[in-house]
Amino acid sequence: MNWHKQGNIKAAMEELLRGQEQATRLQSMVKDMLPPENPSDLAADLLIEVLSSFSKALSLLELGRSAEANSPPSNAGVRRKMQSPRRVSCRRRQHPYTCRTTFLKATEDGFTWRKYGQKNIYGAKHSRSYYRCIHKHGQGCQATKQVQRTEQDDSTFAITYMGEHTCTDATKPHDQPAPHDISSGSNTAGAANDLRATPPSSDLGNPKQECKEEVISNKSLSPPSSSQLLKLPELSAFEGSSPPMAELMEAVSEQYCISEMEYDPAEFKLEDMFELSNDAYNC
DNA sequence: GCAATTTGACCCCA
DNA sequence: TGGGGTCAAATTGC
Repeated sequence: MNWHKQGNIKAAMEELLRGQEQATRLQSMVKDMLPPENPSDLAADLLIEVLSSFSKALSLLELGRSAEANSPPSNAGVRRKMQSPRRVSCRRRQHPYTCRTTFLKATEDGFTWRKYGQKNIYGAKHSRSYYRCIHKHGQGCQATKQVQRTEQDDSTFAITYMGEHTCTDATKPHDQPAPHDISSGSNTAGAANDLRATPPSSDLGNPKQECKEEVISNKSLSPPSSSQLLKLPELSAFEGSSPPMAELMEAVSEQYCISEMEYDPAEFKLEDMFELSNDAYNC
């Protein structure tokens, strides 16, 4: 394994995590600025795209690391086609429930779960645990979740929620915030640091399975640098806005810039990433 | 003794 | 055909 390459990937993933957190905060601020009667706005839509890009990049890096870490040693300079990747965090069996992946430092989310299985995942460093809501039988709650440690950080869990809680969990805190959902933009900076998470409240009748992915990092927001900023045309619309907004926009831009600088496409097998993307997000 | 967890087996599906 | 998801018996802990 090329430890130097792995180190670059890990550093890039950490930067992406920071960037996503900052973008999430920015999304919350944008939402607050929009008039309630017309919540749709180009900036808000763009932020959804930004967050989606962060999620996809992180997952692709995760897959890339997994494949790299588990590939047998090969001669230097010999390019080997990556093994066909398995889907990550998306159940294979068809059901109408939504699925949503979060990356958290803890698995606590305010609900009571019962573990019903654990599997060693092919090519994964850590096994995956399967939980269902403790009220599955009593109240017919169909919510389940899968928990797996991420490979780049053993203290971070990739938690995939499937289905939604239909139960009235007595242990659930009353002041539980709305689910952190990048598609709804309902989260706030406080919610981003809140480890509790709930499945989204929609799409039960939609037979097409959805996968949303979010990354919540507990790491603090680092001060943005004014150098090396990738100035996106759409983001320039925020110039002249309140200082926190401008600061966040710079921070988000920086994450994009770092992401580009950290990777040598030839080193990271960019074509493999595109191959992976077709499979990993076809859910 | 009960509840939660573990783990091997089975089923589903790409 | 094989990996992922689920089931259920066995095991463990309180």
